[in-house]
Amino acid sequence: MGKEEFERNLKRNNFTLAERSFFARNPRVVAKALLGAKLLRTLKDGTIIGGVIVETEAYLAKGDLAAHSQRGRTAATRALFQQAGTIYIHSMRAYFGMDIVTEEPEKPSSVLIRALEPLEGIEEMKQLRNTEDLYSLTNGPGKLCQALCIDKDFYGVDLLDPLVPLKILPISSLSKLSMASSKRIGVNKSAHRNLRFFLKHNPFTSYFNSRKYR
DNA sequence: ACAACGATACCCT
DNA sequence: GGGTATCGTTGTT
Repeated sequence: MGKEEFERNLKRNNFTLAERSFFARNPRVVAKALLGAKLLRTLKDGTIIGGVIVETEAYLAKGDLAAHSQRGRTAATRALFQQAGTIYIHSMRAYFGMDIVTEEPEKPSSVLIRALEPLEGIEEMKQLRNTEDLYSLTNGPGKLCQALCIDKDFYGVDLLDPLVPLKILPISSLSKLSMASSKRIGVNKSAHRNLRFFLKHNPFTSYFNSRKYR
């Protein structure tokens, strides 16, 4: 789907952009509902890049020691306390990670987008990632932010603001058979919880070749 | 000033 | 498929 088709579809309303109520639910529910949805980024020149979400993680408002909101409201975490659909960016040393805030304001839960299956603007993403390998374009939270030019500029912005060049197009339903869950990756606190959700057998998920996270 | 933190690239087998 | 060097920000002291 190129830019023209995208704009045409938008006008015809051939697909529905995510609305706030989609995100204003429990992060577990949202994390599962996001599997199969499209995450699309419009670059400055109008090019649309992105892909299908194939892996997410839920971070809970309460009792989740791995959640950044556990530190309370600070300059870095304030976005987590905003309304559902707010983008929360955190830095992981050289890379960024992107969460979408869930539930109601002041209840700091979120869903981390961990991996995409590349779909639109693959050549552009290869350049942005400086690799020719399709399978390592967006199979990790830092990689997908790099591939989609998502950085601190998106911190605290509302994903549902039509002016924001980042959109999510949810799908109506997805076979539960294709979903799987596991422990979250790289999480040591509250590590026992199965809060990672992904599409089974999808080679664009992170750690696809690792037995550990099946 | 310092400790704590995870993801990635790269190279090895 | 595993080990390791490398990267920056945050919050606390």
